[in-house]
Amino acid sequence: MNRNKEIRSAGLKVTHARKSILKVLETSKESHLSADSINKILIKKNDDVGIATIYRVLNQFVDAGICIKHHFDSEQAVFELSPIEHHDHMVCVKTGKVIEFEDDVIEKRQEELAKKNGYKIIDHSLVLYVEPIE
Amino acid sequence: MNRNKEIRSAGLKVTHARKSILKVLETSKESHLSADSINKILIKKNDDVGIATIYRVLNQFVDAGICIKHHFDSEQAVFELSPIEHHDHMVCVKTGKVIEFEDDVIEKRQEELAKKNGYKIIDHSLVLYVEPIE
DNA sequence: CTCAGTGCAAACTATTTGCAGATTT
DNA sequence: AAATCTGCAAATAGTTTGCACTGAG
Repeated sequence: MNRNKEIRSAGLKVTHARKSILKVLETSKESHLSADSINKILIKKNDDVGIATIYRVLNQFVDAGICIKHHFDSEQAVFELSPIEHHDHMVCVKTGKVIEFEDDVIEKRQEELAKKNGYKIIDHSLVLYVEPIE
Repeated sequence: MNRNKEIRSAGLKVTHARKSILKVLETSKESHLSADSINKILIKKNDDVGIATIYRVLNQFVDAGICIKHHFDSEQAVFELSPIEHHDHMVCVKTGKVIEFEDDVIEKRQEELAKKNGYKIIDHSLVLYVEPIE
């Protein structure tokens, strides 16, 4: 119920749809879900929420900082709960599995490269598209 | 005319549309263009090519290895001519400017991280979203 | 009770596809 | 001439929006 506070403190009402969507994000084995897969999961639970509402709520969650939205070079966006610690992603092209990782060497290097060009980093996205060895 | 050979050796006919699109990719100051911006540029040149053809040709170019397609976390894809040397991207969120860069330290580190997880890298995408310092 | 939230259907944006006529080889 | 290619318009996928109704506070 802790996360419901997040909804409220974002100035949003704690509605059924928002609670359901948040719970799916919290409890699904997949940490990265598309609006469509959230919809399918809710239908399977007999807890149907309109797809329009799912999109609306996810965008509100992103605005509120509760969620992050990724594109992973595909046309379909996926959402994950905002991580406490920043991390990057490794996506297996065979299985679709998403592995999260974090590396200080890379992080630091990025900062240096941006600064060298006269910029500071607002955000970044590193995705490794991988497949199992042999 | 060198690039036209690329079209032919991909098994594609050297048509007006393909030459026009390739020339835009070669000569535009922006190295990363969306189908829509290519369309606009061609219209301005009075060399209108149907938007459907632009999409078809760009995808053929990607299949042929002539182009690379990126999403840069937006819904609109952008295309660039395949670089000889791999590079990553820095996108200025203020100006939209795209800067290409390459860094061996990061590249090597990525390989290590993938291997540590039992994967090998097929491809990767690193995008720094930046803004000018102060 | 009031205002924000919801579901539905229609609208939109980016992209793809069927088809008949035009081009390349 | 044969096969590929193109433009158009219609189709599709993902996402957003208008509106009348519902529900949270």
